[in-house]
Amino acid sequence: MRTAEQLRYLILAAQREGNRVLQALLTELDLTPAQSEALGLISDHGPLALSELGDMLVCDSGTNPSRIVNRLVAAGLVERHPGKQDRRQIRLSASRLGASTAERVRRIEGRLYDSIDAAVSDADQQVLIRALGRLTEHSPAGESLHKRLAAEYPADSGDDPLVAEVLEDAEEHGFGFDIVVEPGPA
Amino acid sequence: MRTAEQLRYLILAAQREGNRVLQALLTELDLTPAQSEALGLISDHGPLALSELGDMLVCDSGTNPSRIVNRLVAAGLVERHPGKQDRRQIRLSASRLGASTAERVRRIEGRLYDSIDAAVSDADQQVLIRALGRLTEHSPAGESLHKRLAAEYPADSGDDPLVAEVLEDAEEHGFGFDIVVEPGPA
DNA sequence: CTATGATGTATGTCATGACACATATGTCGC
DNA sequence: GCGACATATGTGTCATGACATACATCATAG
Repeated sequence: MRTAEQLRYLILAAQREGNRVLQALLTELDLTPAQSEALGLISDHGPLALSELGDMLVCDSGTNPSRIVNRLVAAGLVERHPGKQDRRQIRLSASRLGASTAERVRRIEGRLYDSIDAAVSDADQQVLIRALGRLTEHSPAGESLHKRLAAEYPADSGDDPLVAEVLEDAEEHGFGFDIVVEPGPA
Repeated sequence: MRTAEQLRYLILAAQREGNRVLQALLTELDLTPAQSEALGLISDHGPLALSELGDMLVCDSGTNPSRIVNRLVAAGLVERHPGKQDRRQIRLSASRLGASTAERVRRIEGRLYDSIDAAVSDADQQVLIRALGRLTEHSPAGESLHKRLAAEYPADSGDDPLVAEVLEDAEEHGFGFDIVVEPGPA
C-alpha cells in the first residue's frame, strides 16, 4: 500500500474516531459534534449571519447550516432575529441556556484535546499541523478554519504562530491537492 | 486555540477535502468514495462475506455495509452468492465489469495519492502515519485499516515497515484516545 | 430433539454532507 | 422605476454513518 494511501485512510480513521469519541461525550448534552461546533461559534463570535457561520464551520462547510441552526433554535440554545439593515439576513445569537451549554461543551472538548495531547507529542503535533495545513490550504474546509483563526486573533492573524508558520511554508512549496476539479464530459 | 483543537479541525478538514476531491474524480465512474473503497476490497480480496468486508472498511466501519453493497450489486459491479457452508453468509465477488471498474478506480486514486505526495514530504508523511496511527489504534476504524494491511501482507504483517513502526511506537507510549466511552446517566 | 443464545444480514431512523433548486431581498445599469 | 443579476436563506434529494431492531440461521447445553 502506498504511503499516501495509508495516510488517506489514517486521516479518515482519525476523523471518524475523534467524531465517535466526541459524540459519545456530548450525549449528556443531547448535542452532536456538528451542533456543538455551530453553537460554540455562535456563542463566541456573537450575532452571526448564517453565511458568516457557514464560512467558519469546518463541518458542513460550503453548504448551508440552516438545518443545524434549526435544531439549535428548536433546543432553545440559539435565537434567530431578522437582520435590520439587510432583511435577507438573519442574526444568530446564543440564548442564556445556549451560552451555558457552550461552556459545558468547551469543557467536554477539553477532555478530547487532553487525550490528543497524551497520544501525540507537541513536536509531532506541530508537524501534523504544518502538513495538514498544506493539504487543506485553498480548500473550503481549510479556508473555514483560517477564518476562525482570523476571528480569534482579530488584530493580526500573525498573532497565531501556527497560522503564520503554515502560510510561510505554503509560500515556499505551494500546497493543497493540486487536482483541478472539472465537470466530466458526461 | 489549543494546538490539539487546531489539529482536530485540520484532520476534519483534510478528510473532507480528500473526500471532496476523490468524489469529483469518481464522478466519471458514477461511484462515491465509500462505494469505491468497498469495490476495491471485494475486487482485491476475492469472495468476501459481508462481515469480512465490514471489518476491512474504514468508511462505514463498525456497522454493516449492506446498503453500500446493494448499490454495487445494482450497478452490476458486484455479485452476491449465498454461502454454501453457512447459509447466513453471502459471498461477494466482483463481476467482470466490477474488476475493470476497480482498475479504473485504482488509477484515479493514484492521482489523489500523487497530489498528496506533492503536498507533503516523505518524512512528514512518516510522522503523520506514526502520529495518526497512535490516535486511531484500538479504535474501530483503525482496526479496519490494520486488518487491510494484514490482508495485503498475509505472510507476515511485519512485511510492512510502517505498520511495524506504528506498533512498536505504540508499545512504548500507549495510544488512542484514552477516553472511556460510557453510557450517560440519562 | 429442543430451548437458548450467538452470529450474519437486512432494514428503520435520525443527523450529516453535498448538491441542486426555489424564494426573497439587495444592488446596479439603464 | 425597471430589469438583470447577485446574495442570503430555505428546502428537496440522495448517499453516508451511527445506532437500534428484526429475522434467519447456526451452535450448543440439556
